[in-house]
Amino acid sequence: MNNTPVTLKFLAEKLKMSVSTVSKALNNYPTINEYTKQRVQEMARDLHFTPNKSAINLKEKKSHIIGIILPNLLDHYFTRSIYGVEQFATQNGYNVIISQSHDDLKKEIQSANMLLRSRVDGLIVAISKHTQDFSHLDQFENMGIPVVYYARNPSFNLSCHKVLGNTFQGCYQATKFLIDRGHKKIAYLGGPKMINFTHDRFNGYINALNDNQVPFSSELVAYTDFDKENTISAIKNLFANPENMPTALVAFKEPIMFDAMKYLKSINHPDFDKIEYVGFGNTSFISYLDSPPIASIEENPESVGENAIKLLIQLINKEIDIHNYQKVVVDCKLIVHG
Amino acid sequence: MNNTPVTLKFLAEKLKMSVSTVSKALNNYPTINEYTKQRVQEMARDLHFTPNKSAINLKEKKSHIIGIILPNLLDHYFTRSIYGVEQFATQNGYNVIISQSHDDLKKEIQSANMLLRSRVDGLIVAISKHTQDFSHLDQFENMGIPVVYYARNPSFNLSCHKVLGNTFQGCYQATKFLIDRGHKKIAYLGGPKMINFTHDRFNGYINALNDNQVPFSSELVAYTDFDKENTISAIKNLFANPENMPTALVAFKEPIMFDAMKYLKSINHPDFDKIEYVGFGNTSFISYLDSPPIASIEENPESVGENAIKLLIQLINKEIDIHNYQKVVVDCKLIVHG
DNA sequence: AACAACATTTCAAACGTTTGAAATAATTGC
DNA sequence: GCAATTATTTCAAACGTTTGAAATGTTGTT
Repeated sequence: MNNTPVTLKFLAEKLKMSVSTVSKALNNYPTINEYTKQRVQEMARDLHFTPNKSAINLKEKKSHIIGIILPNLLDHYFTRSIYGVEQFATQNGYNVIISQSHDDLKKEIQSANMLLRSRVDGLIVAISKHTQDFSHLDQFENMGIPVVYYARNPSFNLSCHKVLGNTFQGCYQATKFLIDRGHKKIAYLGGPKMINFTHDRFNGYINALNDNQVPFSSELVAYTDFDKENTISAIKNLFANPENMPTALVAFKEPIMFDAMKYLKSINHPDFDKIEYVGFGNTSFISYLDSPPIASIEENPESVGENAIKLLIQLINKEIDIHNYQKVVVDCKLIVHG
Repeated sequence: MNNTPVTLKFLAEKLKMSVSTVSKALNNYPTINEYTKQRVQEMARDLHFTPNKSAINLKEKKSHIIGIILPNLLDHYFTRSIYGVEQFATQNGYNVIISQSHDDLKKEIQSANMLLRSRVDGLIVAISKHTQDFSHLDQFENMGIPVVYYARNPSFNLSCHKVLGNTFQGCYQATKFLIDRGHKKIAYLGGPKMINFTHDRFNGYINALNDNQVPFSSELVAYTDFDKENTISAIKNLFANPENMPTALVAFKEPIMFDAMKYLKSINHPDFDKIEYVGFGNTSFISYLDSPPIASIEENPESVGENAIKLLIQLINKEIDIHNYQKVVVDCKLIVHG
């Protein structure tokens, strides 16, 4: 209803005092008289004064905004990670702008430019599958805006801050768990080869085998690009040799594991019920499955997000020098079901 | 690396012209000489000039930001709805700030105040379960900032813009579908009674029964507050009377339906396999279930989000008067599985 | 009564942009 | 060659806030 916006100037006129007194009164300056403060604050409340962020941002040369670029909000890993970010950001007076790249480099570049224009105070980014050139993200550091890479490893970009899940350890632990349960033929179903995590996890797998004197067989390793057809042909390969049948499976991701399980069941694989499955993810739906996996690798995305925002805020506050590149690793936890 | 920020002033000094020429050149004013424009734009590119949004926002009295308040990013309904919002917002030059209320009124109020300070140009909100007082949201309209309520019906707030799923129609259609498949004893498992949708869906259910001459029995209706224990006791009630056994079930939400199914299976209910289930949601996970529901009610959250942002932008542009309250209803679609 | 000491308020510039009005420069017609 | 046009550039104020310096007001001391 009000047509004149309630600004400091407006309050000052009403109260017959100067704009600076009003400003200082609202910001609780010690040089302002107590009674004056009271009068100002009361008037501000009554007139629903809301400070204009754009003006403050301009003056302070801060936007109090943190940008997040991530592939996708349909993936629970990312939405869970945001939970950690948002909470800590809000506590520290920051707003969060989330932008989805949909794993498309063009959209990622667009998002980056848009956030740059918004003069975010810092950026948290999970790069798209196709990001190999980082110039759109390097712009930020060139302007002194800190960037924390998280969730996905930007292995092509050597000098940067990273917060990553300890995917090696997660896969090692899962494999070890299956070995301890007596398995000797443990298959590994990996993700797309272009994702670094695929190799890190494979290394966890193979190190666990080696450390526990379980022989490695290349027949027990296959990769999928997440496409269902592709997953099924991978699983066919894993179960191709009757002499070398897996009794357990470690999968890159629970959804592809479910596809694998569904396929094995659909062909009435004789050992379907005896095979033990472990995958990355810890989906809440697991409890509704008739033959649930024996365990899940919980990646603690909230913690990854929380560590990313904590590091970013330290960088913004210059508690850590922007060129003193940090790497934070968040361990996985094996969740045994049942 | 640059310590002096690249501003219009900086460019102007480099080019030995006035700030306004630079500004107008970059904004492609017709009064500016072509050659000048070229020189300015080139210099801007070379020096990586990025206009300062805070300054523009202050001048234009617009933030180019749209706020979204929603309960939760872990619920696929909401993340899917954001997909629709983000895309259209970006196309129209708006950024989106998402804030989660976690279904907590206090957090919702906090979020609202934060977005008000940020001077969002418009607000899209899915209210928390406990929102009955709307003063924190009414502030926006009082300042001339349009608000669109979506996804959750703010029935206590009569004069407002709404975009809602046609939950009545969805439930009617599901019930009708089951009737057409020959069911006479169709149970309805509702959500928390404080949510309006619970009643709308119930009305859809009962209207479908009436319109098709299927007798209604109150024994076949129960409610749950989403808590697992609570769901199980509801389902026990539904299946309590051996004289009046349901042969089909319409559920408020797929997750509670899964809980119900799991329970029935766990007690080895004799008719478990014969019962036909339909719930709201269309979870992708369904395909991994051994006994999947016969159909799902797809609520088209992307479309709900898209309609909300479209309406909001029309309101922002004053193509629709802010007090000419609109109601948009998005139909559900029954997805038959298998 | 004069002045130091302190309390309180106001001034004025700055942040980076936009934009109508005014000023200046270039071109045309005669 | 000079006024009249037209093209182009610059001026100056504004958006709403913050903040150090300057100005003003109030006490207390002698």
